[in-house]
This record gives sequence, structure tokens and C-alpha cells, in this order.
Amino acid sequence: MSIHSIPVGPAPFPLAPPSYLCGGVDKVRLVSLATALPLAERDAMEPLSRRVALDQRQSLYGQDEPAVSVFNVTSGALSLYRLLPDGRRQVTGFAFPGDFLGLSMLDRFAVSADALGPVTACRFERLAFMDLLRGQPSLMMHLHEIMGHELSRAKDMMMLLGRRTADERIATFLLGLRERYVRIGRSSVTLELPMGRLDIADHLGLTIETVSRTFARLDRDHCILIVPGGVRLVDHDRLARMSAH
Amino acid sequence: MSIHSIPVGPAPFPLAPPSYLCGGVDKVRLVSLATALPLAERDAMEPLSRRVALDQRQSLYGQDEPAVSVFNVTSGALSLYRLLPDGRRQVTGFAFPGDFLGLSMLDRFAVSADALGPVTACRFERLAFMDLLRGQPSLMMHLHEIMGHELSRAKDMMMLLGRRTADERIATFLLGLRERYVRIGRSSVTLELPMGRLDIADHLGLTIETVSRTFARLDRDHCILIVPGGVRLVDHDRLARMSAH
DNA sequence: CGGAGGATTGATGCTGTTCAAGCGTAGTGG
DNA sequence: CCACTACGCTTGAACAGCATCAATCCTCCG
Repeated sequence: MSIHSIPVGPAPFPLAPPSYLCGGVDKVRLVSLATALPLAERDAMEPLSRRVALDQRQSLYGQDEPAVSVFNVTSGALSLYRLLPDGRRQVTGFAFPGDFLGLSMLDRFAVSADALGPVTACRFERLAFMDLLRGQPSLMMHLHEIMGHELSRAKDMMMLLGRRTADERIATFLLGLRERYVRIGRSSVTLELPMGRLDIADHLGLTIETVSRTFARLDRDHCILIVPGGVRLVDHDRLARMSAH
Repeated sequence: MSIHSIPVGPAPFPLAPPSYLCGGVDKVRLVSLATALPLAERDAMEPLSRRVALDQRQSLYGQDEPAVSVFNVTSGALSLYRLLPDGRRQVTGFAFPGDFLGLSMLDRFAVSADALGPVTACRFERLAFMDLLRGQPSLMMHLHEIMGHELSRAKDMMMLLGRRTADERIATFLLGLRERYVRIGRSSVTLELPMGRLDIADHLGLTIETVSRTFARLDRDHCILIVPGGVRLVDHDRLARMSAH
């Protein structure tokens, strides 16, 4: 059986941005390229930023906390989630290098953000950031566009959670994750899963058991191959058909 | 038994904006107040707008169509939804007077928008609208804020679809709708439901039968009272407890 | 009066949950 | 070096909530 548990320590393939996204140690490019912002706009933002580092399980911010900052992830991955009073959890998404957090810039954070492993990010003071935006309409437009895509993905999630079967959810999740890795230049044969089964379950509206069983079945059917720290997507076409897009 | 079917014709209480939102017939205020935009910003927008009227079931736009326009609803209600190739549908939300549609301003619409009854809206040519925004950072900020709230509601929906029971979904839906009516100045004892059971089901990730049964049970328990065209919220507290917020 | 469309209601079944072990690997301390 | 523990993952059996299938009802309207 090719099923192995996923190590909880630092991921075997740490989610660091590709080296070309960073300058030297003393001239670090804090704002990641992955968001595809023009160089001039990133340069305008960088003076405002402060570096943050988190260990696994540390929280970057909590839901409903006053949103004093906006963040841009530079390495690692985070889970974004909401809790119900009785403990039920919905992971609304995962953040990867290049992603902005708190972009809606409301007074309070809409979700909590926890590090899935070691994470680095840059922090911007929200009000200063908003002042910067007021003077830079094109940057503002870019961020607005990013939010538009986030909203579109949110609608994908609604469809997934409201209308798709467990198999379809898992297939869609895996392909979507691969897609994201490709876009940030981290495509690879093996799809890393920096999040645990529980995070996946809480993201897809399933239980941990259903996620585990579905993974196991896909592995038996040679659709995927479960490896330490992630999965290998073996039969991409079948997954695509399963995801029912 | 207090269950009656809901008429399909023009709603008995048509969703028109309160009269004070409109000027006379010749000096119509096209952009609704409900979005709480400052007067100056609405005045800047109005010259760009053209009036649109839709009958029941007519489509304002379809998913993936090139988004040449942005809209602001002035009267009536619409369902916003996505379809899967096999016909499964997810209603991502409903639009009411004052709501903006297509605000993310991507090249294509993320959802389809169908009129639930007679609808009027104002249409803005998207590129002209974006030009206007570039010159009006504060208007841009306002729209960004509106999108932030939309994103927050999207996350509420994810929690609802992923983690709530049928009862909780229905209760949350009813209270949320009342909340929205209050905010646009249309609060009333009776909660109008301009959408059909199928729309509600497709919104909440349930079947039409489950929606109908849950409504019937809430009615039997004197939590709500089903009336033609909507429901009356009788036991607000119990609903609030049921919604498990 | 009769048809159409939506809503309701009942019987039955399936998908995914719940509950309960058991497994595998990493980390720890004797 | 090898128990021993902890933690996450897997697996199995029984159950439940919601879906599915199939009538039937109600109201509007021609």
C-alpha cells in the first residue's frame, strides 16, 4: 500500500518562492512577483513593508480582529478559516507565496490566518497602504482586479460546496492546487500538500475520514499516488473528468 | 394548514426602491441610494448610465459573456448563478435594489443574472466606468469596500454550504434576507420571497423538497408563517438560535 | 373547466457522517 | 539502540440526514 502519513514537521519540500523572486539577503524583494504587479508598483509599496516570520501553527491574525495590517506572503502557506461557536470550521482558502491577505481592507479581518508551516510575509500598515493607493489609481485597479479573481474563486467554492460530490470536490481541489502552483512557478510532478487532512476536509465541507477514503480510492485506481508530503497526479485526464468542470 | 403556493406572476409586493430614492419621472435618480455612496459620487456616475428594463425570467447577462457593462439595480430582484455542464446549479446570491453587478470588472461575467420578476437597472459602459474611477480615487475606494463586503458574504456562504445543516441554512437565509431588506429600507412584518423554492434550494445547496419540508416544519412549529409571496418571521429568537451564528 | 407550473408530501435509498479501532512514522528518553 | 508515546492518517461498521422518485395538491389563468 502506497499510503503514508504526512509528516507534521517542516514540509519536505518547503514552499519558498523561486530564488529569482528574491534579491540578496540585504536587498530583499519583499513584495513577491507572483501577483504579477508591475515593477514600479511593487517598488512604491516596498518602503512601507515590514518583514514577519511565523512558525508552524502560529496565527498571523484572527477573525474579527481590528485589521491594522495588510499582508503579502513571501514563503510558506497558510490556512484561512472561520469558526462556528460550536467548533465547526470552514477553511475558506489557503494562501501561498505572492498572495495578498486582508486586501478587502475592511476594519476587521473576515477570517483567521494560521501558518501551516514556517511562513514569511510582509506587513503593511493598512492606513498607510490605503494612502498609497489613493495616489496610485493603477495600483488600486490592480488590487481590485486581484480581489475580483478572489471573488470568482469564492463562487467556484460555493458551487463545489453546494453541488459537488465528494469525489468531485477532491479532484477539483487537487487540480486547482496544481494550477496555483503552476502559476507561482512551482509546478512539479509531485503535488505538495502543506495542509493536513483535517484542513482539506474543512476546506471541502467533508470529514477527515471521507477525505482519507477518497484519497485511498483514487490511489487504488491509479488516479493519484499518495507520497509523503503530498500526492502525485498520475491520471490527470481522469481527474479532470471527475472534477466535472 | 397555513401553507400556500407562491404566485409566479408579478410579486404582490413588488420590490421597488422606496419613493424617496427616486426623483420625478423626468429627473430620475438612476443610481440608487441603497449602496450608501455619497451624493457627489452618484452625480459623477449618472451621466454615464443608461436605463435597462427586464421582464420576469429575462437574463441581464450570462456567465462568461464579455462584460461590456456594469449594472446598478434600481427595482426588482435577480438571481445570480453558475451552472455545471450537467445542469446542476449554484445560486451564488440574489441582487436587490441598490446592488452593483459586475463590480469586479473582469473581462467576463463570473455568473449569470436572471430577473426574478420585472427589473430595472442602470447600465454603465465598463471601460468608461473604469475611466471615471481612475479619476475618482474615493469612489474607487467605495466600490472596493462594497466588493470587500461581497467577499465577506461569500465566505459566510462557504461556511453555510460546507458546515451547516438544512435547518440552519434556511434560518440563516431568512434572517439574512430580512437584514438586507432592512438595510435598503424595506423592512416589513412579511418577508417577501421574490425567488421560488428552486432558487432557494440552489442557493442553499439543498433540494427543492428539503426546502419545502423545512419551511413546512418551521410553519408547524410556529417559527414562521408561510403566506402568499413570502413568509412572516414569527419567532425571531428561535430562528436566530437555529441559525447558529 | 381544464391545463400548466410550482409547491407539498410520502416512501425509499444512498452518500457521507459518526463512532471506534488500529496503523505508521517521528520524536523522546532510558 | 530500542521501547514508548504522540499525532496524524487509515479503515471498518452502523447510522442519519438529505436526496431521489413519485404522486398529489393548489392556484392562477386561458
